[in-house]
Amino acid sequence: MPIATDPLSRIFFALADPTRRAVLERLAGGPQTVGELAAPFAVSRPAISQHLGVLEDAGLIERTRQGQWRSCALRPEGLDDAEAWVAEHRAAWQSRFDRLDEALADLTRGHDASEA
Amino acid sequence: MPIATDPLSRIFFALADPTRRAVLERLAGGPQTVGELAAPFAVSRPAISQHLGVLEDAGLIERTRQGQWRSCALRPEGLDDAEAWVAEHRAAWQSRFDRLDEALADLTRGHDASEA
DNA sequence: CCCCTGCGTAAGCAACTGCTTACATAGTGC
DNA sequence: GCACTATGTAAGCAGTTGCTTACGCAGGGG
Repeated sequence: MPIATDPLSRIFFALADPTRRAVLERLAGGPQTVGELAAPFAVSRPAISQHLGVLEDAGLIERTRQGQWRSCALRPEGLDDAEAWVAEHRAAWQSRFDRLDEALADLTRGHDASEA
Repeated sequence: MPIATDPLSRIFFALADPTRRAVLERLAGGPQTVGELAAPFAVSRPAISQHLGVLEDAGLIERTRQGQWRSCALRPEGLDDAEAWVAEHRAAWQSRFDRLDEALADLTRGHDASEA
């Protein structure tokens, strides 16, 4: 991905990494500091910090100073665009296939299914 | 992304590109050949072929031989995992703010096993 | 048979990712 | 002020992406 300028691309790109999704799932339990967040992962803190940068850039989380620590919290509406795109297209694809099924049913009623 | 072995990562990665999403949206109108698919894009046909490879690897499309041409068609269930993940987490994130009040109330009352 | 079309694939290249280790910066407490 | 903690940032490296051009292979038609 040559630097995604498109918000939707940034969101999907942020989600296309198991570590980043795991971070989001941990954050679903409540805000955490970067250190708490990084602890269970096998990678270094700077690596997590960079992942958080990607997630923040995608609008999926927010980082706010809290004294010496930095609290990371989910931004639920950050997922709205992604859900809208996926839901819309999945529904469209499926309805198309429903129509296709009907068309095929019509065709098979007219044609005979005598293939091998 | 160091070669995503995780299906969900492959799906999100495939969606994290405007060209690939545009291909999917074109395919929503019905199956097309690779040449038809590549025509409206500014990139070369091999580039589209590679994008199709990514989409196929993610399980989002299917390519089938049809004589001299290759028909590309959507695989609607390919989007199921992505929609499930996004919908589940978006709902969880949002309901979290609602449940937070109840959880706090429960805690202050003491743990009450009043769930079904 | 030969040639043309449609498409995938290999090679090569610039750009990006993701990780690491250093270092810089901000806040806390003595 | 000084040290310590928590975190972001820079530099460097291996691996991947995405594009290109060139080529290979299958199918259709003379």
